[in-house]
Amino acid sequence: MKQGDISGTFEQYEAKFKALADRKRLQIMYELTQRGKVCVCDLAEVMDMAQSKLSYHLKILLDANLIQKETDGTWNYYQLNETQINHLLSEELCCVFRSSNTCC
Amino acid sequence: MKQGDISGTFEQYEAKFKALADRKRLQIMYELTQRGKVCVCDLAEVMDMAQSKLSYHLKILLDANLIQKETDGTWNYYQLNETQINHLLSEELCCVFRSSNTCC
DNA sequence: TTCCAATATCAAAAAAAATTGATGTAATCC
DNA sequence: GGATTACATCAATTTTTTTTGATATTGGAA
Repeated sequence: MKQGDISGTFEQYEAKFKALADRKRLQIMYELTQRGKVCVCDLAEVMDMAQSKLSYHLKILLDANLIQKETDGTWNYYQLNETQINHLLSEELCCVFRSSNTCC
Repeated sequence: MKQGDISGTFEQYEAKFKALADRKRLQIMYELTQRGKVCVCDLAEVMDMAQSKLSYHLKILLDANLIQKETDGTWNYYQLNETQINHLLSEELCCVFRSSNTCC
């Protein structure tokens, strides 16, 4: 990797790790792992979190490309972006954040 | 994994991802990857960073157990904690943060 | 000893991120 | 059409993190 490229790499990963650097967001990820595709209202209930707060955290994960959003009418469904997660995290960690894991 | 355990897991990873969630600290990790064992004064020069600031960031990485410290007289040497990093990050990412990588 | 170099730590200030409650928007139901 | 539901966004506040400059500590050199 060329020196000129590397600092852009740091910025890119900074955003992803920032998104992961919060226990609430990690729990959101975990719930998505367990439940697959979930709408915001269900997630708000599971997380016991105010709706605007949840939206805020979901946006951070979405902007980091760690989760994906799908709209159906009034409902917004979120799910993991497994490809990104697998590229970022170890297989061990994917035991926590990957539903179709083979490592444990 | 039992439900009772999982929230402690989130807190534990939160600390590690927080430590990685900063481009300066990612660059420190990268320099350690490239250089192996480095003393603070060399690192301060490479990073072009004030000494107290560097110490602050090194402490965060150290507390997260992502790097290790070794004292020799007045000098403190830091190096990656490769085991931890390999347990945390994907092999692809270890191309950036692991010197003895086999994946690229 | 005394001085200096290497590093950590501290307190204050600045910057960034999170929380809260309110408001906006769009789709659905009656 | 009007009410309602699901969700995003905004502005103000609070909390957390980072930066900065100063001071403290420790070990080696003169």
